[in-house]
Amino acid sequence: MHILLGMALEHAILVSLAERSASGYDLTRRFDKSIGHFWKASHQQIYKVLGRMETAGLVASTAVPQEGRPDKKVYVITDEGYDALREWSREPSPIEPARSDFAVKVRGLPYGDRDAILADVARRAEAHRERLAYYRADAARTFPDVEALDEGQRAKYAVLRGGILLEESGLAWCEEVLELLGATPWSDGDAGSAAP
Amino acid sequence: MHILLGMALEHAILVSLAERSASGYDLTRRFDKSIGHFWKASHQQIYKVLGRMETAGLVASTAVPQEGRPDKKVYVITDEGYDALREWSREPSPIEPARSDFAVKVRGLPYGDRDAILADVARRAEAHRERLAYYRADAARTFPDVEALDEGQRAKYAVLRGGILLEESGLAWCEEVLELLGATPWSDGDAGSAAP
DNA sequence: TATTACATGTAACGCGTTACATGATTCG
DNA sequence: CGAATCATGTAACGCGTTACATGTAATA
Repeated sequence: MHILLGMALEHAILVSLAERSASGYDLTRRFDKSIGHFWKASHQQIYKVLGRMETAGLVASTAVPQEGRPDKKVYVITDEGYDALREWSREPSPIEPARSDFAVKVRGLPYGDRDAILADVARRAEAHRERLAYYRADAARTFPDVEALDEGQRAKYAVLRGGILLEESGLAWCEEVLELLGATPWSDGDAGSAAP
Repeated sequence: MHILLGMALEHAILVSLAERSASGYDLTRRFDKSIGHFWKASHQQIYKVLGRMETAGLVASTAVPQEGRPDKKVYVITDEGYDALREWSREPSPIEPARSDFAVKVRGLPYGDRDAILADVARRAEAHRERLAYYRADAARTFPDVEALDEGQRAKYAVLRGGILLEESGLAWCEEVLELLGATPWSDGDAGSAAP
């Protein structure tokens, strides 16, 4: 009946709506926060996909008038939506091919501006440190006692741990790149951007 | 003159051609191997982009007749191509937004087929182990003495290290997910797929 | 007075995937 | 005799980005 193709965003939306019904705007904010840590989506795209999903019967909407604020369309996941989620969960996820613009740039170091590239590496290291701090604080605040969590909470925690591990390895890589390729211009005097 | 937009694949091709001139077919094989570890591209796409790049003057081609085999078009990077590479290297790389279908699936565990998802995690762990073994062997074979490498070799080694760190963190994550969410059905008897 | 938060969209375009298309040679 | 390697493309389509479009209410 309903054919599920790649349609990556659809599943993220279905999971999010399964957790709690929401408007397109609400989803947009969620995709800037918790879910957005491992899946980005713009509001334009979300509205477009929500429309398509409603046509397909995976979600249903109700117009909700509000005072002093624009009306909102609240979306709910349907039984068909739940079915689609369950079916999707049974298919093995294709392993995402690596796509790192940044790795290309590091490899291209001999053909580029050495200092600029290394400064970029340092900048990225800083970004990794910031996100790490944010994730760790989030983990400590939201999941203080991991043993006491139910399955749903554990699933969320597991994803957060994935983010932490990813940032850690990203940071470790940046540091290794600087060690391997950097003449460490900041170790003896002039420090331009980061890394004390 | 030449406007550089996103055009991610172009840079990967320029770096590859800077290392050594090649035909579209050669590039396709490279994108299945070394470069392909951090940037995937199909031959269809490569031929298309090569055509566009030649029009833009970033690369130039020569038809090379061969015996017993089809003719090939060998592409060389031009001075303009080198300029474009250097300019690109000066722009800070945008930090790639995380996009993990798999993380969505883990988060959606409560709404999906628990056993199927956990089997999928185990399958991915195995895939990580395989790639890790491959990368490590490659590192040991190709870069036996890291101290002795020149800059170009070090850049390649740095990228390979990135792959290794990424696989390690991916594997560690899978193992954590299984610990957190798995009832470890293979720890006491029936072992279906992997993880002894 | 200006910007942020709330709220929902359309249009154009580009990158990447999948399917389709062709044809010679070599190896099992 | 069929499959893999060598070699180069075209066409259709989908997902995602960027720019454009509109309007109210609260806050600084």
